[in-house]
Amino acid sequence: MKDNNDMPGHLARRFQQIAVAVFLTEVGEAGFDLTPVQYAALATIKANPGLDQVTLAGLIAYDRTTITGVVDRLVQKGLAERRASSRDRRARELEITDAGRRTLRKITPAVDSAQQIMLRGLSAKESEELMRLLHKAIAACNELSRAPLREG
Amino acid sequence: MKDNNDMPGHLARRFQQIAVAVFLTEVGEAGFDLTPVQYAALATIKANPGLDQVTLAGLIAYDRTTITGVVDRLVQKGLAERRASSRDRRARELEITDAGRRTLRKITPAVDSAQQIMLRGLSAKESEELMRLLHKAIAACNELSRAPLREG
DNA sequence: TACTGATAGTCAGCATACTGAGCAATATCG
DNA sequence: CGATATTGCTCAGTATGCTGACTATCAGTA
Repeated sequence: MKDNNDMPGHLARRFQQIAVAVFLTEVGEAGFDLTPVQYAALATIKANPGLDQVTLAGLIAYDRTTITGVVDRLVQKGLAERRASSRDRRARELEITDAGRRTLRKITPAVDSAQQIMLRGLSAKESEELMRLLHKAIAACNELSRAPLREG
Repeated sequence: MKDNNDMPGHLARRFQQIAVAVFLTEVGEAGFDLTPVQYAALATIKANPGLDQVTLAGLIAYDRTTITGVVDRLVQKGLAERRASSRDRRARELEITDAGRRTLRKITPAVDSAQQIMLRGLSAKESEELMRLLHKAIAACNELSRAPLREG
């Protein structure tokens, strides 16, 4: 029988599990309390001031029901603001706060370090190839999850 | 600024997200109600009759606090049994049931199909290379998560 | 303008994953 | 043998992710 550990789905789960653990360790040791998901959301809000939650979700491939809680926690930590949109009363405009900007700036070394650690078993060439293959596989399946990537 | 979508951690999350969605779709369309996590646990119980929960968790790199709920659901669905161990009264011996064996046998085509779909963007060579690189990266970080792989 | 459909957001419920704590039982060592 | 450490398991709490349902609002059209 085929071993679980030879199935791409199982490897995907395990790599993600390690990626999260490494991220939390590095960021935690740097003195910050931010999850990978919260980090990606905050960085995307900073890069797209005033965007609404659905757009934010699309840019990082989160489900719209997940983004609510993530933004809740960013707001609660004082890193982002959620305002009613003037043009569309259904939508919420998101903005990063000064504290959020400060956090992003200071947290960068820990985030970079985490990305390196999770690839420490691979050479530079292999790392690049892994990223390329993941990108390609993901692109071909983008529409198969409820939360596909929606680029600007 | 570096795009989130160029960070290995983000790609890991997205690939896992797609892998789960594809698995659930294929298995669901085949008429089964089993998650990827439950499938891996059930297959491992079948391959290692009478194993305890900690060993099971180690074989598939699950956290010990997660395995409790997973086994709960397998037992509740009638696919596995949880018995007190005679040798160690702390431990629970796990066994697959006949229904579990039947389910595993019938679900295999859907599981295989899911593994193929999530790699549909890659050639056979590329798929193999992706698996190799994931394996290598994971092996080098095995101890960095709370739930490392513990082989027999 | 009234109807219809689509969209933004939220909520309840379920299934992973983790932290940290705790209980019961076993193993080990002085 | 008895104190101590370790181990197997569970639980409470928190954070993703998802399904499906719901409200409020907007857009397009008859």
